[in-house]
Amino acid sequence: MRIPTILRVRWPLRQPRPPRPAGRRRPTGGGPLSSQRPTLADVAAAAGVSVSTASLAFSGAGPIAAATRQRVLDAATALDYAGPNPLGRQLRRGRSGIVGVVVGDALRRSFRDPVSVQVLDGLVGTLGALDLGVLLIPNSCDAGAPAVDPLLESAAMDVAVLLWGGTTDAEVLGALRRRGVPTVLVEGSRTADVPVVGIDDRGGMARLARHLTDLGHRRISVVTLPFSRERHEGLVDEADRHEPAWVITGRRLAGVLDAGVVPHSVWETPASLVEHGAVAGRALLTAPEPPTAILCQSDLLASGVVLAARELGLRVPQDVSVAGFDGLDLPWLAPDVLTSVVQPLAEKGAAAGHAVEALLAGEQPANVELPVTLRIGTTTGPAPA
Amino acid sequence: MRIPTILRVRWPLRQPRPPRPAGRRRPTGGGPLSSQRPTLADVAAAAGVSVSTASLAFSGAGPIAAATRQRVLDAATALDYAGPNPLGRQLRRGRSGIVGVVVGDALRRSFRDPVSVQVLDGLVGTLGALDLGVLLIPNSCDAGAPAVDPLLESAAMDVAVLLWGGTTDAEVLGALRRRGVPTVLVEGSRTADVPVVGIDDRGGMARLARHLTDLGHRRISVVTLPFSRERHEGLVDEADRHEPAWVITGRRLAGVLDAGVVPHSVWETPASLVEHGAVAGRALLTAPEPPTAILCQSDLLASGVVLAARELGLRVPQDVSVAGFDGLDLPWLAPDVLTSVVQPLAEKGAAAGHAVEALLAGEQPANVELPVTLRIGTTTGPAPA
DNA sequence: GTGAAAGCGCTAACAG
DNA sequence: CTGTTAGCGCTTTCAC
Repeated sequence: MRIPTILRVRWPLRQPRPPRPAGRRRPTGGGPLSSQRPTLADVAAAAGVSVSTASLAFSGAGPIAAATRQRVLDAATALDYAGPNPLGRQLRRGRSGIVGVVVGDALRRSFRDPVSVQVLDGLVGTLGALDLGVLLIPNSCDAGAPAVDPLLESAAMDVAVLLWGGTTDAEVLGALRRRGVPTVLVEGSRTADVPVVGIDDRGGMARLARHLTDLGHRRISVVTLPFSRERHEGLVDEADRHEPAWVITGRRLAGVLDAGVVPHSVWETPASLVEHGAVAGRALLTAPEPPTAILCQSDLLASGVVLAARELGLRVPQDVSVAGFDGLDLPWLAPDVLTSVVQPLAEKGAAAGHAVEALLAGEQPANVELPVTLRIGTTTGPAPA
Repeated sequence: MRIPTILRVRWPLRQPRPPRPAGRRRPTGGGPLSSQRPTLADVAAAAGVSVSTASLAFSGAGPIAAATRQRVLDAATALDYAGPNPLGRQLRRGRSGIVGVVVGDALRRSFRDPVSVQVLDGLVGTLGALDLGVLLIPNSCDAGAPAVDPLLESAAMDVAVLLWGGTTDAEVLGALRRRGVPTVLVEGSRTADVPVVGIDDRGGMARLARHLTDLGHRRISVVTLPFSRERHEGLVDEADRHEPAWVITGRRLAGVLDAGVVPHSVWETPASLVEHGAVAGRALLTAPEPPTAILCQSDLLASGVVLAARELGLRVPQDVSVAGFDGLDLPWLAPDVLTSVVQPLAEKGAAAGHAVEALLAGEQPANVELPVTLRIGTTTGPAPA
């Protein structure tokens, strides 16, 4: 008999049952009389089969007569059994089906950046097809952040993906290794002994820089992503330009140098956000000897610079050229299209997903470096005479 | 003796051990000789205490002598034991420590919207403090979407939070109820018998509409969020304006009517994105008899309308007033500030988090309706003569 | 094709 | 304060 929903506990939390009356389970026959949810054993009993057979009926992983299977499924419906308890399954299988995704910054900041979002989207899509769930693990990269997140230490996960690693890799990777959780790094240091998925930052930036020198620019300033957890905002002294703690920042800066460009000035931002780009733009363009071109390490920063330029009454690209990195669609810049290095964001997430798959299969995935392409938009032009 | 890392399997996946040689565990003493990770029993044995004592040493949930505790911890370090296996703990406790967050749309689309991101941020912050992790469950709201996500059916979670429910609530809520997973709805229909966290959409929109009529506007058009999973883009016939499947759309539309405003025209967008707002703006402002004010159901849509107006050479607010809803910071509109209804996004997430907490404590949380405030910016002004 | 048995790794009574 | 005991709910050999 089906017990009317209204009579059952509204939201029965799955809690350990109180010790059973007398060693044995409740007498067979008769549905769940307590507010407890039924188990596979209950269903098996109701269907008159063994637990192992009932298990097969749900997993389909083994030979079972269609009729038996149906009998089990019917019993399940009658008992309001919604399928095997994932906790039992997970313990038995030794796998949680969970991939921990460490987002390298406060969510609020990370997800304001379409770059992270698109990568995450590609990742979730790939993992979803493998029946893997994504557990969000925030990991503040700010200075004075409170060590690693507790989730990292104790949440169930089969694999971890570290997004935008760079400055805090050491602690996070250490915790994961200690736990024996295989890890994929997205855009981290390639020297770590974990598989890394990344793009050709350096080559892309070099091509972009060359594009500007080809246009005759000689006074080129660079607006960078954060150098370190300190997240300074402002000009970077020549002495401090080497070896930013954040890997991407370093690689994209190196690309500029590869093209033979010695930056007119370098401006560090605390985060890849439009407003920080605007601040940078205002500062650089109102300096005594302003640059004729500004090379930004992200599109969001670049669009801030473009807005600042417009605000100052400067024409882009006639008075100043601006270029970014990422290849985002920036509707609010319309009708302008930002000159940028386009990186395949969703593919990056998908590649990370495939690395996860390989790790789960016990393989050691190779590092991946995805290619980037140069997109010449309307925001760069010949250097003003 | 500590076994050098290099000699151990690089990334030992936690897999069910092969059946032990002879009923008993491997002989006590001597570290883990196989590539298997040590268990609490191993640590207990090494420390010369019982498993339960060892458990206490880690959980701290019970009386234990400091010396014993230290001995256990030392043994753990020696064995490279990183703490209790979450899978075992979860099964035993009957709790996973996981909150499933169903994002009511493709991630890519959802997270391009700062609104979702800020709510999620508030939620994650609150749940993190409770030692709960967030499992992302994508739930495409598009027409012809592939039923409910498998994760919803079978992932381990103690509670679920449904973000932006509205059109697909029925299936999702049904699946969750069947599984006995308590659920919190953010911005869903208040008729569901689950706790709902929301804002005063309707009242806020009414105030905004009144602000416009006070300024003398009589031809007011409305740009709306999607009406249904079909996600049309274009004008909505008068006959079709009632009862959108999406609850928020309906409530915000009702607010306009509450203020006594009969929309000059209503334009439906497929998603809350700048580009859709721009499309709407172009269409409405180039129509034969354009509105003097455009009321948008989100700030992203409103900013698209502002951009379209500027593009058409119209001055905002002299030629046309534009208002939004959400109260976002939109740096690219600077120096303009959008007139908008400000909703407390992070608080909304936090409120959802508290509802989760209550549910886990076995309580039935009350519905929450957070207040909104009107922000008069620079994008609305007197109706043109 | 089906059933019996053996745990996965852990925690929480309860007894000492 | 510590040890004993009894499972949480499930999957997976292995016999039959």
